[in-house]
Amino acid sequence: MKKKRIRIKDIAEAADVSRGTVDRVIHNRGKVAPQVKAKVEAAILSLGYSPNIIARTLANNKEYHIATLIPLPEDDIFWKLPQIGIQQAFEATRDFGIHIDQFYFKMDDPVSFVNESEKLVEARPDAVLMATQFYREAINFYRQIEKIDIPLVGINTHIKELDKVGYIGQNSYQSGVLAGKLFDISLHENVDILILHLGSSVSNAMHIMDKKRGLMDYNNNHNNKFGIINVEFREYRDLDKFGYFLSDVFSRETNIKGVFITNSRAHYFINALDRMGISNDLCTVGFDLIEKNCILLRKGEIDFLINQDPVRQGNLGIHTLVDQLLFNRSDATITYLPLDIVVAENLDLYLLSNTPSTSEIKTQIMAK
Amino acid sequence: MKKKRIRIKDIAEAADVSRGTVDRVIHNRGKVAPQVKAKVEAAILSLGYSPNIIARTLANNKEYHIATLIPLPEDDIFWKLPQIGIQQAFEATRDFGIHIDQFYFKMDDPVSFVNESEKLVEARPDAVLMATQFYREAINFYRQIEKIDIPLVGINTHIKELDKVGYIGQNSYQSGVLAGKLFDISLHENVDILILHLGSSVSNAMHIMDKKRGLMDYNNNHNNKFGIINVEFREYRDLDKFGYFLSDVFSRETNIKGVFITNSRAHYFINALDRMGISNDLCTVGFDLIEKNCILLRKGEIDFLINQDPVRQGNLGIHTLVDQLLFNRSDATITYLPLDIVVAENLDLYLLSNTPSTSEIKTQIMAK
DNA sequence: TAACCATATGTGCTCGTGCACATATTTTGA
DNA sequence: TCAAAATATGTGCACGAGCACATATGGTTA
Repeated sequence: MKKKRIRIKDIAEAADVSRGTVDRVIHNRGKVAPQVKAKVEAAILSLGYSPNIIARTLANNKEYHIATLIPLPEDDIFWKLPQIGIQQAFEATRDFGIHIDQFYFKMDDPVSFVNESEKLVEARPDAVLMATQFYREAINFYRQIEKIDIPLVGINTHIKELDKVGYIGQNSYQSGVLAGKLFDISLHENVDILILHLGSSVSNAMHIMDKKRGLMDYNNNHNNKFGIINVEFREYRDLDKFGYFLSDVFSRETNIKGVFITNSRAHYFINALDRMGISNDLCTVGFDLIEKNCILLRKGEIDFLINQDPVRQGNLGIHTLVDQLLFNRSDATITYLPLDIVVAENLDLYLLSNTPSTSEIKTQIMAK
Repeated sequence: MKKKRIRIKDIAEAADVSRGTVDRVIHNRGKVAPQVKAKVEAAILSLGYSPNIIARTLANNKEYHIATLIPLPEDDIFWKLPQIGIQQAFEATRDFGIHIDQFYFKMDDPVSFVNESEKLVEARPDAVLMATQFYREAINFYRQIEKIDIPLVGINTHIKELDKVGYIGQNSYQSGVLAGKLFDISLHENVDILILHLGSSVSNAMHIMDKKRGLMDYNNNHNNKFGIINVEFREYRDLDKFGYFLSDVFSRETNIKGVFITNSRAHYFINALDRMGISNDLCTVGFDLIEKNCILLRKGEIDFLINQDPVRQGNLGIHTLVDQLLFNRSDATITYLPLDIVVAENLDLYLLSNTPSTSEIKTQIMAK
């Protein structure tokens, strides 16, 4: 009834050799006579051996250092979220000898990214988790990592050119398509939708462009139901300037009924509208469950937030690297997380579910 | 720079006692002089000791049996999904000595539930995961489990009376509210919404009633924008009968523009409509990403599916129990998973993300 | 003061693997 | 035919914690 877990020792006995020989076969260390090797392999197969990861980890007693390179959480609250996921993953993998060394750069400053990335390389980590919108700089950084031949996983922003890099995050194009669907549900025909890119380095940020393409493709595939107006604005933090800019846009374009803010800064838009006293009868679609957005979603000032689960991105990113370090599983390619449609009525459930079960965290390390 | 992980041996040296004494203090086994105990406790605190779960698990070398009691996956495809999550959790926790013994009952047959639950009790498991819609029978079963004093976690259906039982699943009431919101977005005022309960044992199933209440409350809080028509039908599998039933309903109620199917059987509804040649210009809201629903969502026959992530329910359920067995963490209370709004445009991403990273699975076991 | 008991403290083995080193067996060359 | 070299195989310890058992210490009593 109770079938015992097969150990190396069991294999050794079955194949009538010593533990050492079995060990050599398992790890392909050579120095085993061909017929003995065959015998051992047969025993492994017939008894159904799979290594006990607990014992293996204990015996290995290795320390691994994973370096992370993400924007300063102080610069933009959004980046606190992956940070939480990274922290969770750290707690979970601590017993497996995983250490996490964090490097932060200023999110609007490519030079700071380059500086920090150099510090990171000097620290000689065993793996790297990176999140950046700087396209060229990211590719340069990857070249360096490639030289020292350690695994790299990117989150949040998909740098398509780097095929061999793992990516965990959202499908930006598809999130644009989804935004199109949301406007389609909420608005009548023949109104205009404003696509609003807030922030610098927009043109160096591929994923922002992908979102735009997604929305426009959706519109094309639905008989160009909407007019699309595309606009960029850098100084969004200056509510006065931003407000004047907006009242200018809305006075010229009087048919705007939907607004698509392509990053997590929808709350700046709402605040600027508010300050100018422009009435908000718009359908607003933004991104990310940062606090200021959530408040406005509850109030009904924002209609939809598309969630890319940044907590999970950070968490999964670390776990993917741990997989590679501990189990040499090198299938780290592209993982798109779901695009959650968040409205006032399901918001709280998303916010609460960021605390995974202890055991859920811990087990993520081992399965073969 | 490199701070080594503190071991029992380190504490022992710091407090100038033996490993055994430290062990006794940690596990409160007594037989330690008070002043020595204080000294050891001080050392533990100042050095910041936390046990190495890897080593602990290996040394304990215990086997735990978790029994599951869920409806037969063959009876209703929906139940294949928690099954996947349970299986994933099993792979993940196998090395921690966790075994899973599964018991299945016929989902429409309370007697079969009782029979299987008796078999389960005879198997003397160390913990139980249960999913059932049978209210009375569930409470009875719980009484038995209470006697043998092992942890029990329920998934999918929240039996509110059993406070001490862990629950992981959806907030049914809130899912009704959310459905209200979806109709609100999609439909004009003054149309009717049909709430359709398909299947037997509806009145013995609390959570179905909660969904209805949620929708009706939403409507009340929004000036009773919609008319609500509430209907049950048992023989939904018989497409002819079901079709006639529907054409009767729709000929009497000609203002129905929205249909809310309160469980995972929306596809039966669409098929019955189709068979009767009733045109589908309805806004349809259903539950769960089972294959037949997904196909209809893609085709546009179903507008929204609310997802309660049953895979994750099964997965988390097992992990919660493992937490308790391995770490005596008894904070297993109520965990509501997010309510995902799924449309054709984000469906695939939900379907793909059911494969968690290996490491993510494995680590879920340990964090203290 | 020896004998005894109770309590306090220390030691050694175990879990399953990995790896270094020790030992056994076969092959090679003069 | 025997030693040296090359290869094959076996053994012992370590990883960190848990637990059983061995030993030490202090106190009580005859």
